[in-house]
Amino acid sequence: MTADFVGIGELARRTGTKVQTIRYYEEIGLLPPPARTTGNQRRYDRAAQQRLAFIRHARELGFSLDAIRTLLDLVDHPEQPCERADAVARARLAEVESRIVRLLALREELQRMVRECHGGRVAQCRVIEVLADHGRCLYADHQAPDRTGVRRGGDRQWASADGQRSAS
Amino acid sequence: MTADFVGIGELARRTGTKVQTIRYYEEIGLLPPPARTTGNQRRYDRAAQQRLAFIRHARELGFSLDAIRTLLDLVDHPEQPCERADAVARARLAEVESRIVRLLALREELQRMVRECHGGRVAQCRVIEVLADHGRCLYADHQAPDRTGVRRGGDRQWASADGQRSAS
DNA sequence: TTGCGACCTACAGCGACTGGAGGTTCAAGG
DNA sequence: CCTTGAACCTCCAGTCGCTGTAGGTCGCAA
Repeated sequence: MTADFVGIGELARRTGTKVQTIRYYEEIGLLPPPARTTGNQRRYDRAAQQRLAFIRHARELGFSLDAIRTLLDLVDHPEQPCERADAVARARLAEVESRIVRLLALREELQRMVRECHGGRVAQCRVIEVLADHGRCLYADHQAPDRTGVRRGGDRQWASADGQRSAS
Repeated sequence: MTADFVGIGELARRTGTKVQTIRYYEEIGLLPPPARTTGNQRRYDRAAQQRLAFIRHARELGFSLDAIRTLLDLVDHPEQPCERADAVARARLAEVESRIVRLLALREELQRMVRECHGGRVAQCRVIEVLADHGRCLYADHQAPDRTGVRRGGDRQWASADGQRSAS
């Protein structure tokens, strides 16, 4: 039987959150300030545990803390219509879909880079050439706004003058 | 005919970078310090323009600045074998592939949320229920390490006590 | 009572920028 | 030649979502 009032460490273990993260959520108002022992240590009840589980789950699904704040407001006022929760989820879905499209194109590009590198010198390395030249890129999502003055040859004469820059 | 020595603003426009970002890249040593006018303003040559284009392209493909630093070192020393560039690209590819897998699962989850929200009250909203309960989640990547003491019903009694928390 | 791990607050730092304040320079028009 | 205003300069603070550290306190078992 697990106790219902637990310390922050136990809560962290149960929800897979770091202790500092829990305190951080409290600080920014996502978690209400919990009860304290006489020695000023936090004690969390089951409601807090479930609220934190909600937050972690939403975070893992990629919701921003701001979106989660909106969602938690809705949780706290369950008589409203759920359009806002729906809107938050839909926005997130759109975001995820566009990321998937971008990542698929990116994967193509990287696969091509790796496929074409035949283990020679850097001077012939396609990885670097592809990165150097927008024109060879399959990934259409990031066209340079103005390509004027940018040659599309395989030259890499634009490395820094001495070839020895090691600003660290 | 575009001039070959341009100010930072023109460079920004040509590469789709913000002016501050260019200065930041210089500060952290990704771009070498450019020539200056007598009045201390930066003037960039074509090499700098191409180097910045390389950086931006790599960033858009999701490389970290650290990975880009490695790549630029290779660009500056083209006599080495290209194994390191290849390794950077391969690592990135693996990363992208795992992100795609995660995002596809996540999309499923969000689509299900949205599909099941029938525009009622928040009290019946599936978006919130799914977020509240790990057990209903298809997205296997984030199993809670310990579900003891977490009921799996549709109850949402764990909202904060007063229902009025508006810490902002 | 002692010991030690869990806890407390406060603050600094990460990556990769972005924005603003407050001052200087450049280039075009009059 | 002088004025104007956009572009530039440096320095610094803030963003997001944490994470880590320092230096001190508490809880609990032996």
